[in-house]
Amino acid sequence: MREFYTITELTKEFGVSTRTLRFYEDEGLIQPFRRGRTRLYRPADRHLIKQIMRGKRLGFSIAEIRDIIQMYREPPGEGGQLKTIIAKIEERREELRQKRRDLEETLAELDRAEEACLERMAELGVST
Amino acid sequence: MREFYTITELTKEFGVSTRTLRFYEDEGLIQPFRRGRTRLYRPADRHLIKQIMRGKRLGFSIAEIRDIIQMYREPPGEGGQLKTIIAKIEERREELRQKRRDLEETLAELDRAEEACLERMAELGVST
DNA sequence: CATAACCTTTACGTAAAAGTCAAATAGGCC
DNA sequence: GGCCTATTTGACTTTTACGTAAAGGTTATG
Repeated sequence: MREFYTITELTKEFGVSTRTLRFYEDEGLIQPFRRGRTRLYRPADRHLIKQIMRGKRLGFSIAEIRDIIQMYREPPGEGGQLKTIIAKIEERREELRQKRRDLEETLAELDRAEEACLERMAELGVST
Repeated sequence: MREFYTITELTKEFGVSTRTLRFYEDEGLIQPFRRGRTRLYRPADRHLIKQIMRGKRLGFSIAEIRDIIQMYREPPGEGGQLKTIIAKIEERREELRQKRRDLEETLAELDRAEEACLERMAELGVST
């Protein structure tokens, strides 16, 4: 576990541009610390980027990802706020469950499409 | 099962604007037939829209959705093409599996975040 | 010292996916 | 026929998520 990473190291690891990482910083998703003007990313920042990438692959917008990330942060002190956060977590969970249903249905349709292709190939006497 | 639907019926059902459905038509995703100039959507078109919405929720672009939709269409006659399609299906499947992993990991993190909230609330003596 | 290989900010550009608005037309009903 | 509402096309605008270029600071190496 490295103590920190430079911006280009992370761009290579995650397959994104430096522009992208700086953009996420502007958007308040990550806050690498600085040595002079140069950004240095700690393991925690790296993990955040991993979460951002996951969110992106799942089709969440930057704003939504920001929201999700906020929920991972240390829970604040006030009881009412905690309940609000839990409610938000439940909302996200429901969204993710919807995505899971979408995913399973899409996989099922792909299976059917493949079936149809294989059958058609058998009809044509094409070797698999 | 209705024989067809008007554009506004479908916008209400799917929670999108008429602009969106016309946009999808321009993009070649759907081809409702016309009575005069008016669009009429058949059950097959409706099902296509359902697939488009699923794709959108999963974060696919219009171009990707178009690709996926093409794969559902009747398999063409030529053997080489069928193999190409099957290869594409396998690609999409792998993408979807990645999304599923992302999904499960995100759900797990939400669970942990909720745990932390609940613990913190217990500490504070807040009633659940 | 100069060259390379990094890093920085600032600013403008762009593609995708619609939103919005206008003006024209069509269909249904009294 | 007249009116109302739904629908059409077309054009312009907006938002998101970056890309790209300009102009320059920093550090290591020969």
